[in-house]
Amino acid sequence: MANAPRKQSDIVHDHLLKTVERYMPLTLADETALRSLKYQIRVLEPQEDVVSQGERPDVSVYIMNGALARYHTVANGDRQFLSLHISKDLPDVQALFLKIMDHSVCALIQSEIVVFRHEAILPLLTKRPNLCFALWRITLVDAAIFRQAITNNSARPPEARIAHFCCEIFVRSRDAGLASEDSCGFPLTQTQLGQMLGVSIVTVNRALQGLRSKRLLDVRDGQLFIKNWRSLVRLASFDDTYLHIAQES
Amino acid sequence: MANAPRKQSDIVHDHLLKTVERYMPLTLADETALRSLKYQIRVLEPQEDVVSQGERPDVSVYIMNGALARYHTVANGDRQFLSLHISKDLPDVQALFLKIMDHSVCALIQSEIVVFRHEAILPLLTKRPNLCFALWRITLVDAAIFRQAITNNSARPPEARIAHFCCEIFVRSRDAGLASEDSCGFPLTQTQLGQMLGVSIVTVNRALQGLRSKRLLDVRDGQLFIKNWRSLVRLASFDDTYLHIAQES
DNA sequence: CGGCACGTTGAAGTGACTCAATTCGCGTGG
DNA sequence: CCACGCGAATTGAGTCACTTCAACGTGCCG
Repeated sequence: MANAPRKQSDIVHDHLLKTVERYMPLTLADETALRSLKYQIRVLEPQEDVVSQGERPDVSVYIMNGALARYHTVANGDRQFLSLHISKDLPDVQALFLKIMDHSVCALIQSEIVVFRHEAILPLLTKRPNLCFALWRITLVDAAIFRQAITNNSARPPEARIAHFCCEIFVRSRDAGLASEDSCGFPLTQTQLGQMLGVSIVTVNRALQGLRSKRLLDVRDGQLFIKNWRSLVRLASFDDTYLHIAQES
Repeated sequence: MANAPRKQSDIVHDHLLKTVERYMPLTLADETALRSLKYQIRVLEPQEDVVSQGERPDVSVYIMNGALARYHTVANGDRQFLSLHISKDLPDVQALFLKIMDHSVCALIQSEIVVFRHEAILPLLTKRPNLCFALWRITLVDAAIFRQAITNNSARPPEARIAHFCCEIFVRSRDAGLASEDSCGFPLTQTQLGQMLGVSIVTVNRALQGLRSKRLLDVRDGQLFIKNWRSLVRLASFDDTYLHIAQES
């Protein structure tokens, strides 16, 4: 590879392309098309919404750096987090064909995102079916993750529930090239973890202590440390099939 | 309209078209393309799987008549139901781009389904972006329903949870033209309702009695009867936005 | 008539919740 | 430099809703 200087635009598109190709291989023509996409960069402060429940969505975002989460606001004003999105995720394709947001998306920590307008994306998809299929597939994998969340929050006791969630975050981080051998970022407070998994903060705290004392994992300073992957996976009955990660060949 | 006799094939396609157009308007060319789709009809007995976890999906199905459900099989062998699909639903587009099923789909009652092979669908979508978008949108609305299930199963007490689920089924049935003024089909036993909502059968039974005694709803003989929609909606904090049903104009 | 699936009921145990207080780390301002 | 406030994590205690276990009724079908 020549070390030619590249415009920032190229770098953003490089990252985006790599992400999309984690889901489906693209042709050169697809890549060229994707590279023509205009975008805007935004920096989000913690707690800042990207889009809010009730609004009409007109953009999709790519996370350069940081972490976003999707959430419902429930009757008493509390939040129910629905999914966590880390760097290199494209969380918001979900809303591409929806006229009104049924949930909000906010930043959990300071995040740098790339914003694409729907009206810029749609013509590309019309012309390039393969690109269309790739983005579609991203939303289908998201849906598989939603399904797993239903099962996790409905059928597993707190400790296994947290363990399962941590397994998912670790595997997804690794797939995105964001994890070390045995650790990855973990941008949730215990309170938020409770709002994600449908348990009280007290239960989260005690379950985490249980997992710590069993030497399965540790969470501190915004990092998740895996101590015993094998046992963790067993406790959580974690099976990464639902993440539909392409096999290395 | 002339009352000309029509082939069965036309009737199946008529229904399918109507369903797709509930999600997005189609052009005449799209309709023609969709009508060219070859299919097979299958009758499923209760409990019979259409596709099973671990298999490679190669078909999508349209429900002519009956009810299917998506489920995970969890560690102890129990089922966690993920979503319920009624007549006129196209539940299985979810798997169109997935190489392996992360869940199973079974019939809850005897059902008549139409089966389309993926290899027959994909060429159409390549040629007709608009049709592609329509099917994509179906999967996005499914995803919105999954999200709501996360919140429902994680953040609402049993009675409200059941109420919310019933509200959804009623509104979806009505949108599909399957409901009367105040009732619709309800193809779940109490046991299955528990497996759907993540509560024990005893709790389901007592919560249903509570809803009955408050004259909000009644469930019997596979039918759901709405007694007091207004109060039911309030108890469930039900807001149908997430179903993304097109507004009548 | 017997078997079976589904619904219903009672009773007991417990795990998760709420309430409440304490600790810790950190940044701010007196 | 220390007092203070704040968010987050931690701990203890009491309550109660949901679970499990178990029994029984009911309707349907072979």
